[in-house]
Amino acid sequence: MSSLSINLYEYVRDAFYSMPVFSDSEGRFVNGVYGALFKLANTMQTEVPESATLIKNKETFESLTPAVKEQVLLFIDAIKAVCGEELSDQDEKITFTIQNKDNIISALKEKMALFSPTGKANENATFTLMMRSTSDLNEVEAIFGKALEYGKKAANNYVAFYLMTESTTSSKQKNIHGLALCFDESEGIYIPVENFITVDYLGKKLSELSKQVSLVTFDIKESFRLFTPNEFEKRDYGYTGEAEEQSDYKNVPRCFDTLIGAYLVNPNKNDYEPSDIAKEYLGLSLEKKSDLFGKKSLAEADEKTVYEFACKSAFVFLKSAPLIRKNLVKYQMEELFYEVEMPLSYVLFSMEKEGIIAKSDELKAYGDKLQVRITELEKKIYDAAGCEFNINSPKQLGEILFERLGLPAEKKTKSGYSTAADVLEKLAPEHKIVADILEYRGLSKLKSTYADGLANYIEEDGRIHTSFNQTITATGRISSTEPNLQNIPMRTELGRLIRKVFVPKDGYVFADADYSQIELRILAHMSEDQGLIDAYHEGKDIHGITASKVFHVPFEEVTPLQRRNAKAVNFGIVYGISSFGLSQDLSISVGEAKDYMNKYFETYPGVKAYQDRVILDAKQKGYSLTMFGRRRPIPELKNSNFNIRQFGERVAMNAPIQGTAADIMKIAMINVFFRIKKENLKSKLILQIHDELVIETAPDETKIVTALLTTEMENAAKLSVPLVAECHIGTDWYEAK
DNA sequence: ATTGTATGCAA
DNA sequence: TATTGCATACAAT
Repeated sequence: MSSLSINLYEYVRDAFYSMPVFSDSEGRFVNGVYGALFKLANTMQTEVPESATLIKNKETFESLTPAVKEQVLLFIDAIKAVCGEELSDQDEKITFTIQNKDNIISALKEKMALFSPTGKANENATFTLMMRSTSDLNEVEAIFGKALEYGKKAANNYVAFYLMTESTTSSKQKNIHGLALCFDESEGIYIPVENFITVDYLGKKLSELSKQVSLVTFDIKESFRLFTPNEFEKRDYGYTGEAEEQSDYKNVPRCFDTLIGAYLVNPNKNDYEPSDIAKEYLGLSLEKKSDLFGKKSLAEADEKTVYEFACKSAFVFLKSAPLIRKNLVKYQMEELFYEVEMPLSYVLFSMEKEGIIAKSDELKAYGDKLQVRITELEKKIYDAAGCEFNINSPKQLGEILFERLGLPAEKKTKSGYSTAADVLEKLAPEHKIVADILEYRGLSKLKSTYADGLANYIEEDGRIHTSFNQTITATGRISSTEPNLQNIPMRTELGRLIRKVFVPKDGYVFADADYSQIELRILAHMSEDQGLIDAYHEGKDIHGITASKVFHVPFEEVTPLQRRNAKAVNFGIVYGISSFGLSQDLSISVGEAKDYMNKYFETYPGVKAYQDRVILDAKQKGYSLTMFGRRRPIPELKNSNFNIRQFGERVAMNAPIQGTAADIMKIAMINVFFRIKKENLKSKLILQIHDELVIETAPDETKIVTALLTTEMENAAKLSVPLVAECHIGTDWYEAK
């Protein structure tokens, strides 16, 4: 008779400190649990005990850090799940008998997999799924019939599909190779596009299904090319905060995107590929599409490999959707998911499809104009340097400036001298070459990224179709790629001219509306600071009012410098200010910056209280929340590194504000889009730039669109301060903004 | 070819 | 040593 005796708390603690730190999707550290389970499984394998005792010492428990305490509890839960009825949990100890050692060890290993950083423990898990491919029309019809029968029985009887696509060499649009369906957990069916099975046919079948069935997929924005789901087809109303009958996702079939769901559950991750979802939610290892096919076209690839991959993917969506949804319910994010993110996905699809005209000849002319000056500057710079070199290379430039010309260096980067703009600006009085380099930099940025860069994205229809990504940012904002139309120059006149190449179609105009200081208004609302709220009700220039209050001067006597400083502090507050950061921004000393901040907090004490409150709250809960329930875990707050914890605090201050602004804009977009649809307007929503919306407006609709846009933006949320949007009309983006 | 670094554009 | 992003060029691998 051998018995295993373990000091429970030390056991987990030692495991925690004996290996690198890693955390799970919810930001909890789990290396302690993982290590403890690992040790236990190993011990059992070598020692063959017949029973085990885990001793609880209260004093030891109290001495643990919260993160380790949390892991102790997770560990106990895991052991309980493994041992079931053979375990007894008492005040001072946990005991269990070991009947079948092998069973327990394999159960421990399964638990370990849940906390594993690599998923390695899962490598033996396999798909138990029948998979086949068919292009027989009668059979395909029968399969869609069965899917319908199954799916319409209940709103949570999901039917999953996976669109097998591949990039084409010519256009941005992907080729559709086929569709995998999975609704019976034991079988997946792949339907390649061929003969009678056309893309249109598949779209029609999906469209029919969506009327009675909850469809599940991944990255649904791509699927909107094939079909418009029933819930958007005739929709003529905007966001509904309350579960009205028409928006009751609990009882009517709705599409579910596992990508968007997984993002909402944890927006901090970098990858949400099907393989990541398979691993995280199901403990299954699914190949990555790129690993499986690489550069091979699907036509060249092995047929079985293709349909098995597609079927497995659909299976993963089918099985993970209820788990993802359970998390959304747990976090009270179901409404955000169904009423904001899913409809938004459709809005974004429409915006991408519409695109925006960019005049390629004007872009070319603009680039040529820049090139003339760039060439001049190159000559001057080479002359001053005494040799030719690559000005775009920080390495070469650093050598020229700090070695050849002997300018005073601030060694700043990993690989050598910093030649960043703020460094060069300080150097400008030292040598005339510096100003030319700065000008060169500015111009070559405009030429390469904007003049030449944008021209490459103009498609056959003369328009640029950006991609709006809904699952990138940790705060809930949207991002734009290929090209990024959210960072078109604005601040300098020369850069701003680029906006003249963006024009509406013949006879149309742009209506461009942006929120006035939405983040600061949200801060006023969320902090409930009476001074800030009153300032906004006065309706005057907020930075001026702030300057007046902070510097104790009448509003009319605020100097431009005072206003500029107040504005910088206002911005800093939104970002989660540090005195160093503010001092950098204003080029003042840290002491002066601290002084400004103290004065600001005296003026708006509610803001300080709010910041302390959200930091404490995030530390306790481990995450931050927006007004609409968007969640961002902040594991940085528990990091042992001071700087990382400080970063966590700034994130805790910023995320609720930036995230709420994102929520409100998303609601506004849905409301604007479906109002346009309801009123049968020809005008189209085409761009979003965080706090700005652009509508390509039909000539006879200018008035109604302006009103609609402003109204919907201003009424997207009710705050304790007015939400103001300003709308401008123009015949190009330069003029409209 | 792919990846990391430095830089700079926007809200 | 201020929040969130993306594109570019260079240069190392």
